[in-house]
Amino acid sequence: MPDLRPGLQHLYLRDEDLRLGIELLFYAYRDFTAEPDRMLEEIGFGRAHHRAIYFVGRYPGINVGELLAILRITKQSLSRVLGELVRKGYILQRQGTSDRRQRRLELTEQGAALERKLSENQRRRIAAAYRAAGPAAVEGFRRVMLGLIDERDRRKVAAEPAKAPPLATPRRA
Amino acid sequence: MPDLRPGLQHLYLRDEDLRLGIELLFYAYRDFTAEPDRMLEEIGFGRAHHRAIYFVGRYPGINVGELLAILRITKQSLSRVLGELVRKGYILQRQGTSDRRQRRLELTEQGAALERKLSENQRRRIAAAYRAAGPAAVEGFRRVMLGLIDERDRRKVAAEPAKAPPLATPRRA
DNA sequence: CCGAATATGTCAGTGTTGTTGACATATATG
DNA sequence: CATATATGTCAACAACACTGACATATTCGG
Repeated sequence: MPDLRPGLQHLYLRDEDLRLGIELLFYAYRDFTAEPDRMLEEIGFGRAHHRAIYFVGRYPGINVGELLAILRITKQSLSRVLGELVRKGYILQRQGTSDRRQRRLELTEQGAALERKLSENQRRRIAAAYRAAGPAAVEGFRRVMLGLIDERDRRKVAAEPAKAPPLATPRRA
Repeated sequence: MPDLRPGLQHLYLRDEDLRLGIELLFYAYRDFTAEPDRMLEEIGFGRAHHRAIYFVGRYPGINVGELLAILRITKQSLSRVLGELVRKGYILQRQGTSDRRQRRLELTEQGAALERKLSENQRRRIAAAYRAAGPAAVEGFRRVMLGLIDERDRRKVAAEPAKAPPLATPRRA
């Protein structure tokens, strides 16, 4: 059922255009994760460890609830992975200062090193794709990808890290 | 280690640009798969079933080896999922004509209906993102995404379905 | 201050999806 | 005919998700 809301832009979208979008996401994600997965396997970790390490590195001092909101998994799932990372010395937990129920997470030096190693591969792949496609394509890529993300997360993802206040918890009713 | 091959395009890539690329892929894939996953759960299937149904619908008559090459999983993993789909009447297997060792796969009417239902959600999401971003952005999106895919699969993904000879012997015109 | 809500953690059980390794059958091919 | 290929199957295992129940510490509102 083609969603042809006539008030909006009319961009003629063939079924093949949409199908290609689906497949691009499948193949790109498949290949984007393959190499880090292989590295992780060598040290007995999996993709879930990578995600946790990545986002703790991205938002130092993030608390557990915020990390759960990003990953969209249950606390029991995260707990297993996070516990392992803490026990093996990749992540530190410190009690929050303003709210002492919170555990603020950060990478140890070892954790930061692993994060760099894993992400380096992905950065290289992205850099190569960006260079091959050119700056205008990169801008288009961003616009489309943002449009694929749930509306409630778009702002957060698009925000520059400097501008992004580390996810401060606006506690509401 | 910034991959600054000086002979290529120089597109100034900040660390944030690459980081954003990583995150766009994570968030977009997370949200792109969430709704189909919920639907699949209701009928006792998972994402792996979706993938199999999708690609069998995409390449009617595809054989097992070709499907394995796309999914990049082991035959034992595929076998479990495929067997279930066959037993429950979503996929048909027919012996190949030119090579009778092969099992050519296709969707039953029930399988095609499920495929449409699952993909409709993803098509809608892609269509919305494409419309919001505009045609130029869509072209950029494609270029970057293709660049992220392993070189050996780029041609196949980019090929129009009409132009794409269904991977092997086009038994079905 | 007290009770409710919140942030986090843990135990136990379950399901999907991936893996490896070994082995079986049918068919194709040189 | 011997070997390679396409597929299937059995068994064991691991990663990572889930639900449900319960525990503890802390914050917050009335």
